[in-house]
This record gives sequence, C-alpha cells and structure tokens, in this order.
Amino acid sequence: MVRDRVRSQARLVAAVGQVLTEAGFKGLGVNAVARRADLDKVLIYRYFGGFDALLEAYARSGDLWWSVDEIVGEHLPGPEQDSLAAWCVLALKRQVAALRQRPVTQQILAWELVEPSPLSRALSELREARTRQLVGRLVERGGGRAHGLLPTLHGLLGAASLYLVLRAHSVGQWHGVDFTTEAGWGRLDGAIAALVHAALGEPQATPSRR
Amino acid sequence: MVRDRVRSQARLVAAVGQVLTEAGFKGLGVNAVARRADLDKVLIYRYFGGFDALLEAYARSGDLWWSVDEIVGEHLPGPEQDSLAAWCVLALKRQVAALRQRPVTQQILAWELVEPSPLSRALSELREARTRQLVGRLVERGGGRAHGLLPTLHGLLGAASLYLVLRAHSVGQWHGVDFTTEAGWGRLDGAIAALVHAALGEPQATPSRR
DNA sequence: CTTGACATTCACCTGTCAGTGACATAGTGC
DNA sequence: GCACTATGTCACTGACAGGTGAATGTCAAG
Repeated sequence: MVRDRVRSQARLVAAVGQVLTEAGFKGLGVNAVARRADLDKVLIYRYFGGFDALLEAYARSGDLWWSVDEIVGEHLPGPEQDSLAAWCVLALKRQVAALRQRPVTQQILAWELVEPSPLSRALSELREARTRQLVGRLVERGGGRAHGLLPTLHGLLGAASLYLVLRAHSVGQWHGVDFTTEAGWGRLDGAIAALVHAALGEPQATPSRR
Repeated sequence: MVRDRVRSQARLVAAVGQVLTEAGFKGLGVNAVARRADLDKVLIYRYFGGFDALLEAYARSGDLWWSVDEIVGEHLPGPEQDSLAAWCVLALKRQVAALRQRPVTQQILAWELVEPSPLSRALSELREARTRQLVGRLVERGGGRAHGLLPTLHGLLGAASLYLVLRAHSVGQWHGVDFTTEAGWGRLDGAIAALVHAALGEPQATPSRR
C-alpha cells in the first residue's frame, strides 16, 4: 500500500477522464471512477468533499476546450492572407478538428443536453469567453474589415458542425451524408467553405460545392 | 379492477410519452412507465415482450416527426411566392417551431447522442425520408429552379437550429444569445433569413441582420 | 520503541433497477 | 354451479448505485 495523498488525488482526477472516454457520461459515477483508479471511493469524499467537486477538479485540470491560437494561430499560406472568408473557413474547419480529437469534450457536450453537470458549466464558461476572443481575432486577421454576417455565420455554422461531430458516434447519418467516413467530413468542409464564401460575397478560390 | 387488455396496452404506450416529457430519457425505465400507467410492470413483458418492444410501439404510435405539409404546406403570401430563398427560410423557421412543440422528440434527439435506442432508430428513419421529400418540395415551390447550395444550406442550418433547440432547455446560451427568451428565437430567425438570402444570392425583402 | 496522525480499506446501509415465479381475481363457455 | 383462460397483483431475487462509520495499515516524530 503506497501512502501518497497527492498521487491518489491525481489518480482519481485522471480516472474521471478515463471513465468518460471508455464508458461515457452514462457510466460515470463514484464507483466506476474509484474502480478505475484502483482506490476506494471513500477517498473521493475525503479528498474532494464529494463527486461534484471531483468533477470540478477534473474540469480545471483538463484540456477541455481549445485556445484561440489553436484555431487561428498561424498565418494562412498563399494570396488569401487577408480574406475574411478564408479565415472564417479555416477557423470553422479547425474547430471541427479540435473537437473531434477531444472525446471527453464531446461526451460532456452531449450529456449537457440531457442534464447539466458541474463539468458542463465549467465548459460553458470557457467556450463563451474563447468564442468572443475568436470572433474578434477573425476580424483582425481578415484585414480589420468587419462584416455584419460574420458572427451569425460563425455562430450558426459552428453550432451545425458541433452537432454533426456529436452525432457521428451514435447515428452518423445526416441528410444522406455519412459522417463515419473521412469522405463525409470532407463534404462538411466543402459545404462550410461554399456557404461562407457565398454569404460573405467573396468568390471562392477553389470552388467545392457539395 | 378493470380487465381490458387493449386499454392497458394503450395506457402503457401513453405512459412512455408522459415519462419522457416529465422526467426525460434519464428517468425512462420499466418501473417508471408502469408506475405512471398505474399498472404492474409485468404487463410490459407479457403484452410487449420487453421494454424495447414497448418503445417501438410508442414510436409507431406517436407524432414524433412532422410531415412535409406541416413545413411547406400552405402558399406563401405576397410577391415572394416563387422565391427559393423565401421558401427555404420559411421551411427552416417552421422546422424550428415544429421541433420546439415536440418535447418528446427533443428528448429522444438529445439522448441519441449519448446512447442510441429503438426510439432514436425509428426517428432517424422518419427524419431521413421526410428530409428528402422536403428538399424536393422546396425546389418545386421555388419555381423549379434548383440551386447547388440548397441542400447544403438546408442541411447545415437545419443542424444548427436543431442543436440550438436541444440546448435551450439545459444551457440556453450560445454565442451571447439567450435562447430561453422569445427574443433569442427571433434573432435565430433573423440570422437564418440573412444567411439564406446572402448565400442564395437573392436580396432580402425585409433585411434583418442580427 | 511508542505514539499518534493520516492514508487506505472493509463492511454495511438504503434505495432503485430489470426481470421472474406464484398467486388472486374477473369474465366466459359449458 | 363449474372449470378454464386471461388479466392483473404481489413478493421476491440479484445487481448496482451513492453514501457512511469503523477498522486496518503505514509512516514519522518524539
């Protein structure tokens, strides 16, 4: 028996993420987390004060949402450096990629539609704050030319792609497109690009309607 | 004690819907349904063969998804009768309204992101079939002039608004807009209209950017 | 070595879940 | 009235959930 409080705390926090990826929110509970951490569940109450507090500790520890730099960090190659539409398309594509490689975040987002939890509350705050930053940054990157439709576009297409990512695990089909294959995601990228360019009134460099 | 098999079956099927609206999918189970129907749970096994079969019976009985006529049934008033964009906007708005007044459908759609069930499978089939009809009808209504972006637009904006309806119960905030108020839904309608008209290249009759 | 604090485990409580077997009762044909 | 069938009720099992009190083991200070 190793006696190390901080190590046990860390193992419990890590076990939350492991249970979420393996069993989803449905299988998340005191017993499952303790079992996964190979520790007794009573430690959750002693060290954190309860299960919700453990979830909050996990939310603080994890890389649940992406930074603005992860989305619009690098410069765009080629002649479109100042195109607002090109930046917007890039941002939306990268947000899809960022979400797809965060299975835990997907689980939380899916579960918050059924029942909000401390995890989803923490995630909401992060998301709203970083989205504001991101839209501001997009305007900068696009040469400072604001466009009335930009927040609308980003908000609606962001919601659409987020939903499609969440669906991919369970159902996978949406309007005839199969999102269990990479080809399906390619069609989503194409659709986003076509729509953004049409809406912002900039002709598309490489037209790719779906 | 009333002894009437068909009546008891009907009460069990109805209880599924009642439990779903009152407690959501999380509270749906053999015990809850039987309690709500004021019958013994053993009847679920006797009459339907199991809980999943009861869910399938409920799916067949209920008005889970809307008909195409409910969305594009009547003629549009005014001079925009043949505008594809106007029809598309109307369809999207009515789909939001149709979903908002179907709490059970919302529960099923939220739950299928966590774990598919017989109910979500039945719903998926309905949805995919009727969506195909709907897009076809839209093209007719819009004067037969197909537009390459129409399926894309309808698919993405449909996904976005569906997701926002599902969020409204639990979180309510999206990109600064509050979807617990009617004003928030008005902004969604405006955003959809602005985007559709911009994307389809038809000037908007009453401009209403968000 | 002794003592005491603390990390950790064990055993148990209560409640809910899905599912089943045995029993009670009502209506029907005879 | 009698027997049979179908409807409905009751009581139970085993599994698992969240949560808690007491006991066990380990380490370090004295």
